[in-house]
Amino acid sequence: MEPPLTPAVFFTLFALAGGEKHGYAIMQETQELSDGSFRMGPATLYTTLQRLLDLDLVAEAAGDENDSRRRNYRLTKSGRTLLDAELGRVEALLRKAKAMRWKPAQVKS
Amino acid sequence: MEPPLTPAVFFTLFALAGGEKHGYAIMQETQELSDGSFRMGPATLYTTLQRLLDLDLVAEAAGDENDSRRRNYRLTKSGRTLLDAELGRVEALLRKAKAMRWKPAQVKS
DNA sequence: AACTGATATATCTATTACTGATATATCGGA
DNA sequence: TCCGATATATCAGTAATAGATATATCAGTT
Repeated sequence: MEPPLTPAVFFTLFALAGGEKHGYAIMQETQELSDGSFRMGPATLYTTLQRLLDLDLVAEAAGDENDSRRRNYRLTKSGRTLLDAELGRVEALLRKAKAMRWKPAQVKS
Repeated sequence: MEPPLTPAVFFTLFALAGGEKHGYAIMQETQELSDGSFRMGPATLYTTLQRLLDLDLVAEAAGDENDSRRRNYRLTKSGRTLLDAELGRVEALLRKAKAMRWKPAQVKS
């Protein structure tokens, strides 16, 4: 898989960049990270997650002792590398936007 | 249409932010803007363009006097607004990435 | 111990978005 | 006028996402 990533893939990886999480937490984190603008439902999340597992971009981690339902996931080395590449790509793009004198809209920090 | 935009939509709008262009030029510009990483074929471009026309995010501009094949397109006000929102979203996201101490990979400026 | 709402994972069907391939026509230069 | 690059267009197939629903578990009542 190569940049540019689709939103679902990007947010799944990005949510995991902050440390391992279970699926439901990824959904919530995604909403927060996007300031509520991107709501990923379970269908999209779990199919995306399965795809990322197949591609070895994400791996399953140890389960939660206090909650048997939870399955935890973490970024693999390849997953981290891909996310880094995507963030680098996006940063380069923003530089180009600014070079053409784009003024950012007001966005919550 | 709302952020986050898919790559095809984003690059089409972004390419037009620099001024009106015809379809083929959008394809080329997209490759340059992405440092070669994203190659949009004609099928994706023209169907995306049609969608953006239907949504009034892009409008057709005057044709090229020197080349009858060319159809020129420009951003509408809504298109510009949407692109601004997307760039703002991305900028906010990058700030969050940096806040979690992400180090950008080496990318051509 | 049954009840309740939130949490958590999973999957079905349908739709949307994208891709590769191919087709057709026009342009500019040798 | 021949040829390669430019330019638009669309078909058929695939991939990605969305909405809806299902099932089960948890934590806190009562």
